[in-house]
Amino acid sequence: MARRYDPERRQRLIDAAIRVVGRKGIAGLSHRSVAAEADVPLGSTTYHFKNLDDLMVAALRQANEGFAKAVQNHGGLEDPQADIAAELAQLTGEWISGERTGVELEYELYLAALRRPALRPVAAEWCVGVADIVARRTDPVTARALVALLDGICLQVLLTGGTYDEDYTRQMLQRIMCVPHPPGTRPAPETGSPERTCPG
Amino acid sequence: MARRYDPERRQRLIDAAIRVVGRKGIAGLSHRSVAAEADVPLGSTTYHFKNLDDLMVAALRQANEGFAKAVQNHGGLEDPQADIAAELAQLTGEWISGERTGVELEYELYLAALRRPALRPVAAEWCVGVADIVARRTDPVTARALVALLDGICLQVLLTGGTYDEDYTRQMLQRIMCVPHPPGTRPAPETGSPERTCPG
DNA sequence: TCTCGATGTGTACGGTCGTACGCATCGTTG
DNA sequence: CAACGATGCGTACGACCGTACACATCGAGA
Repeated sequence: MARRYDPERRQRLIDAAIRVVGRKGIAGLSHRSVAAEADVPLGSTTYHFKNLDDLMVAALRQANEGFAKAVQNHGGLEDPQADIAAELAQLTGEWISGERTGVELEYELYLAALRRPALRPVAAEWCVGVADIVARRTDPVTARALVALLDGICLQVLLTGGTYDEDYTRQMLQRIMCVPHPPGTRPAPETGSPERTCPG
Repeated sequence: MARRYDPERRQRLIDAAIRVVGRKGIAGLSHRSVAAEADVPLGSTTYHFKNLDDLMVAALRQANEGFAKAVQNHGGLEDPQADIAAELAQLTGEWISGERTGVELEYELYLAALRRPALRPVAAEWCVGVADIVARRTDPVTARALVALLDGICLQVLLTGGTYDEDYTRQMLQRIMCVPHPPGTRPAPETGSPERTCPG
């Protein structure tokens, strides 16, 4: 039977799943397609991942870790002197202008959580994870909005087939980081966010 | 054969498709499931819609029209005295707090465009359509950012299972509508957006 | 060494799917 | 009324899928 000793097969299956989703989309993900991509027999996939949701959770988690690592490596986000908006806009630009398949893959897995409850905790983790990182340089409320805006901009780029405009993104992010002063109102007082105004 | 004369069958199939997607998701959409939902024989669906993409395009277009109609009916967006941010936040709140299935359905069809090129023009139409409406009260650049932020906030709500906070949304929208004044810089001069500052 | 659980392999079953195709029926046009 | 295209209906085929299951093999501990 030529049994193969393969202690890292589980990891290879995850990698194969990511490649399959990147090439054919989630709709093309199946035990068989992953098995073929990883060059393992069908039964092996059902052993390591009892159902497809398990496999997708693992893939999404790995994709998230990859992104988180990219954020860490970027570094500028930790520098208190850096312009957060510019850093975020640049980081997003590098990510979205890299291999398009990777971006589509992450978004597809991310958005699949809408219908697959098993994926939602992982997607939520990513949301709050990135927001937490950003919040260290602003405040939780602002951070959430920054992440939301970035999400929306990425979606617009992907859906309309347009190009990513780093300057535009930076400017819009900066707008969110400036707290307006409606007459007689304190900005977002319920969260204890520090009061800030636009620079200059 | 008890043939049924049914001149509005095509429309009924679209309605059935929308119900199916709302209940089982896009993954559950098939000629057969739609036929069963609409109570028509299988062959009828393949006649009116040669492939599933055609059917999804029709469904997404109809969903978009429904949303556009809701926007029109809201009215406040046309009132030059109204607070646009508040109007948008309220409108979104009504939409997202309504029947959850409807929201998930629209987003699922909307996001399916990532992988299905046939859907992308329709999704793009919706993007620029809403942005155009909003742009009549601000400027194109700001409008795009407002729509992106709303998209991102809706996604966060749907993915994390959280609740929609109308006040929070309004405040963040207002931030975007305020143009920051970095030292020695003019706000978004390349698009001819009117110069505005935060009120008060 | 023996045993047993973990891991790997091959195959088979029942189900759903997209699509094609032949035929039936209707409305319309000549 | 005859013909013809549009529309409706039923069925069948080949493909893919998830899952289950029996068996083979390995590693580690008793």
